[in-house]
Amino acid sequence: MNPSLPSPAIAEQLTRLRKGAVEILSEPELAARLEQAQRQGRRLRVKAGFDPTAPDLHLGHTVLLRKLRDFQDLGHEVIFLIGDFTGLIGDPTGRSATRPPLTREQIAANAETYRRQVFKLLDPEKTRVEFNSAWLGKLDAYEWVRLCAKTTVARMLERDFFHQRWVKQQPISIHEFLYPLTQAYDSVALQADVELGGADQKFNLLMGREIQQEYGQPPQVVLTMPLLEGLDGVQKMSKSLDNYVGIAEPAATMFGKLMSISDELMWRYWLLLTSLSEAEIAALRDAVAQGERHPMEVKKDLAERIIADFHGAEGARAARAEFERVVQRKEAPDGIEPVTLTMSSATGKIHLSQVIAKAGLANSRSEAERLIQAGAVLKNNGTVINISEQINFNESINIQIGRSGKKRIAQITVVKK
RNA sequence: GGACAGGUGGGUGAGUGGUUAAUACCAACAGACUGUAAAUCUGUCGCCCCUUGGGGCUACGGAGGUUCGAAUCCUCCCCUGUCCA
Repeated sequence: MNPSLPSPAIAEQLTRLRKGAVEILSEPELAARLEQAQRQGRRLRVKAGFDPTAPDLHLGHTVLLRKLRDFQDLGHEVIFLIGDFTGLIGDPTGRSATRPPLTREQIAANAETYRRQVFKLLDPEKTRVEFNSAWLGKLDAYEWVRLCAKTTVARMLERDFFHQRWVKQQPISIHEFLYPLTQAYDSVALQADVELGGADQKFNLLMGREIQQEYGQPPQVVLTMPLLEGLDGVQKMSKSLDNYVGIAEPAATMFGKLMSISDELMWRYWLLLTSLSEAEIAALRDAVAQGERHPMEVKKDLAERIIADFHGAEGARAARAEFERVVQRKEAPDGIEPVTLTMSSATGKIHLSQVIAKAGLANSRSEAERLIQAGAVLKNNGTVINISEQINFNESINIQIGRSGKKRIAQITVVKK
């Protein structure tokens, strides 16, 4: 028996850890660490960093969290690192507005939000939350310079993100070079065995390996996960692109969003957002290809499964039932909050476009008028409303925006001011 | 410190005195089609007021100015990049 080969148990662990990953640098090193941990009865320290400015997590973030959970299930310790250091400084990079520094209170509040959301997937018993200001804030100027001396500008410019801006003659601030270094230093401070990150983080993660060695530590194993495509199936999931599913969103909303993804994208989600093994997913895919299963049904299973992680099995089942009833059978949803608006008018009547805007069903009256003219607005019994239609005071009306696709529905009564 | 180039609507990017609420593309929204898919086709895409056809206001880095009229010309300022020191 060759001692350099992973033992069967380790091989099994690797299969699980490899699922969905883009890269493991390097896999033999990971195998060695797993084996060593097993032998010494020690938990590996698995680090992942998170931005303190955006505490609202979406499914894209959960790809990484799930992988962290895999490590926990294998007995290891996760270090959930909140990168508050840069947040405390404020980031003048990019965008139009300079980001103002966050206060300690804001960061604490964001951290709390994280905690609430993150422990739906992570095991609190095996998670340590850390803030990098704890050690970065204590570095003095000498140590900073020493840290900077451990890498070069050319090395920094290798990073695609910097390289492109360099070539396109776009601004790069000096402090941006500090981010990879601080992130690397975090690994030193934590003596990380493994660091996880998105594929876009590869450079920073590798920097961690180099800097750790400079400080006399064994280099961490790097594991990158893909950036999850958003609902559009092309760009990465992000809040600013509005192609995301937030994990704190109501189950019904999540269900609707998940059902709108393409059939092709669905397989990515199966891979990255569920605990099914690659073999199981392949079997499912086969069944669809053979026509044994309808893709829509498989997609509903997917949505229900994902949602169960955040709303429980019962909540997910209810969301599915609601979807089937409201969307597929086009029955009225329950729980429409009746809205009462207070408005004034000289004539005693109000144009519906005005009501729609006021009720928040459209962003402005102009937009409401456009929607009406597009034939997208229905009233009570499902008839299309007309641009000149008005409503009387104290009259109640049902307004539905959108016929196929997403709908916005409200029951409105207007009261005279 | 000097020379040059540039800053336009959510994004890219035309326009260089009036026909420009501003070409085009992307995104977004709506309609048709559907499995609330995807793809495709069509329409819309600053705000407000009267309403199925109009009216007003605000907008092209910022502030002034020239003009009947400016995103377009002039002055000053701010920001970004390139080259020189």
